[in-house]
Amino acid sequence: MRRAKQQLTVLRVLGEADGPLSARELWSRLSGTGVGLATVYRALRRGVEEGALEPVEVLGGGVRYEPKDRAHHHHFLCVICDHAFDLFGCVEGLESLIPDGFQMTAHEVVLVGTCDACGNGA
Amino acid sequence: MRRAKQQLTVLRVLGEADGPLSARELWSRLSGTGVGLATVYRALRRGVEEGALEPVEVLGGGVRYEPKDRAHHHHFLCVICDHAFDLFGCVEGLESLIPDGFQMTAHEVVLVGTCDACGNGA
DNA sequence: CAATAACTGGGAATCGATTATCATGTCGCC
DNA sequence: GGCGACATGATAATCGATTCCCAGTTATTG
Repeated sequence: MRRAKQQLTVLRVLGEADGPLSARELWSRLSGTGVGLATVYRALRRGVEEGALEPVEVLGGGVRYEPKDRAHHHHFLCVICDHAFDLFGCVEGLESLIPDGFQMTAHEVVLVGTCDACGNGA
Repeated sequence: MRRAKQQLTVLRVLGEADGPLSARELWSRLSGTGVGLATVYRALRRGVEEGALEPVEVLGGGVRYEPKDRAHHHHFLCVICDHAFDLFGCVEGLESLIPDGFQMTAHEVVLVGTCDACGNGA
C-alpha cells in the first residue's frame, strides 16, 4: 500500500486534532503547506475506504472525519467557532427512550454551547 | 395575517406527523394535492419566521421541521426508511460530560436503528 | 363583477460541497 | 539517468438542496 506524503500529512493533522474536522477545517489548518483541497478530499475518502477514518455528522450540515481508533465518545459543538470537540464518557438512560418494536444500533449525543476560548477568552 | 390555503395544508401535515419532516418528505406526503415544492419551502420558511416551526438537524444531512410547541424531546432515526421519530423523555448525566470552561446551552440526543415497521414488518 | 394584492406551480438560477479531469511532479526501482 | 506508476494542485463539472422569477390563479373588499 503506497502512502503518499500529502495524504499522510492530512491523516496526521486529523490524528492530532481535539475533535472531528470537516474537509474545509482540515484544509485551513494546512494553509501554507500548499496542499490542495482536492488532495484533502482524496485523503479523507481513501482513509475511510481503508478503515482508518470514520465520517461523523455532528451538526451544522457538514460531515466531519475522525480517526476510527478512538474510544466511544461524543461531541461538543461550539456555536461561535463552529468547532466540534471530543468529549469523554457517555450517558445513562438511553434504553428507556426506545419505543416498543424499535431496535437501537447506535446513538449520538451532541452538546451545544460555547467552548472555553470563545466563551471566556473573547 | 393572511394565511394561504396551501401553506395551511403544509402546516397541518407537519402538525400531524410523528416526527420532524424534511422538505422532500413533506412534499411526498402531499403528492396528489398538487402542492408545489416551492410552496412547501415557502411555508416552511414562513413558519419559522413566524415562530410556529422549528428547524432541527437530526442526522442525514438535511434539515427537518417540527412544530415549535412540542415539549422537550429527542429523536430516533430509522436507517432503513430514513424517517425521524419523536421520542419522549430525556437522559441523565449530560452535565458530567461538559469540559471545564465550556458553557452548554442545548443538547441533542439521537438514537439510530430500525423502526418497528422496517425492523419487523418488512 | 371589478380591482388589487397575495398565493401558486413549474422551471430556471443559485449555492455550497464534493468529485472528475488533466497536465505536471515525484518517488521507487533498475 | 531513465522509466513507469501513482500523487498532486488547479479548475471544471456535477450533485442535491434551496431560492428566485414569472405568468396565471385565487381571495378579499367594495
